[in-house]
Amino acid sequence: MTADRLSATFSALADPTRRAILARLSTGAASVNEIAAPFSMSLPAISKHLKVLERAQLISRGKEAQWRPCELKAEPLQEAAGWVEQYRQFWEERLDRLDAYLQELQAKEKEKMTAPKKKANGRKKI
Amino acid sequence: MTADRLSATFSALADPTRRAILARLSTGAASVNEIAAPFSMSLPAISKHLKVLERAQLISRGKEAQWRPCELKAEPLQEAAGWVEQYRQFWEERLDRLDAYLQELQAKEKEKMTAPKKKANGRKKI
DNA sequence: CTTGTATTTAACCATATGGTTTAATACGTT
DNA sequence: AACGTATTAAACCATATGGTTAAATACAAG
Repeated sequence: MTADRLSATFSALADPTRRAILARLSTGAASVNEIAAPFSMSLPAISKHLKVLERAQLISRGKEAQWRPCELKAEPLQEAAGWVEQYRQFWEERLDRLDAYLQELQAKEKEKMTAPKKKANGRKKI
Repeated sequence: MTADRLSATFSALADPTRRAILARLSTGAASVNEIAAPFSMSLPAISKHLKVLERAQLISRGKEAQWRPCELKAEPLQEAAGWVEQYRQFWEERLDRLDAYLQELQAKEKEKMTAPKKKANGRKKI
């Protein structure tokens, strides 16, 4: 499946082991063994996680003798940040609208008390 | 598995259908049928996606007659934004360090030419 | 109380994910 | 050539994911 790049990015970030690997790499490039050291997990498991991160273009890999040093590549993270930012903005806006709505509600409190019954499809768009 | 909340958030965001649902909900609350309309997918499938979003606390659900209106809840997104932001900062920093490193490299160009052989474990921390 | 609408549950299926262990590969060193 | 180290590949397993269809549930209205 793995539709688009954004999906691949979020999917890669959904695993705590992989996020920890990225954190490690943010302090500098490292070999697979170095990366694997803190985890109580087999080397092949880490190797698979690295492959996921590489396919999501969150890391790039070099070739130095028998080592395949990994390096953080933050471009997809910026893309993800952009996506999320869009909703952060929405959220701020929404809080403003909620505030306005609550004030409107408070103003119409008395009128509401006299209404006989509430219609079922009257969902408020806050 | 679904370790922590951050994992749940990223995992929920990893699906394009779910991201589209969030986009729809950012324009206002909606019923399941309304949400499902644009997708060529069965209602139960949408229902499952909504459950995932709800468990990730990205939406909340009401109960109005036979409708279960969904509403966007952006808190986890802010958490995710925070996590990603950390790496955006790293990335800017890293670009600065790379810049500095390249200048240093350029300065030592001649000296490097006289070095006899490169040691294998001499990975630079850029 | 029956019908219609909205939604979820159940059962099922195919594929993906995350882990394991046991080879295989690649390379530097002796 | 043989050995040790670094890493990946293969085969396997359990569980998760994303979808389906058919049935169950919840509620409003006739």
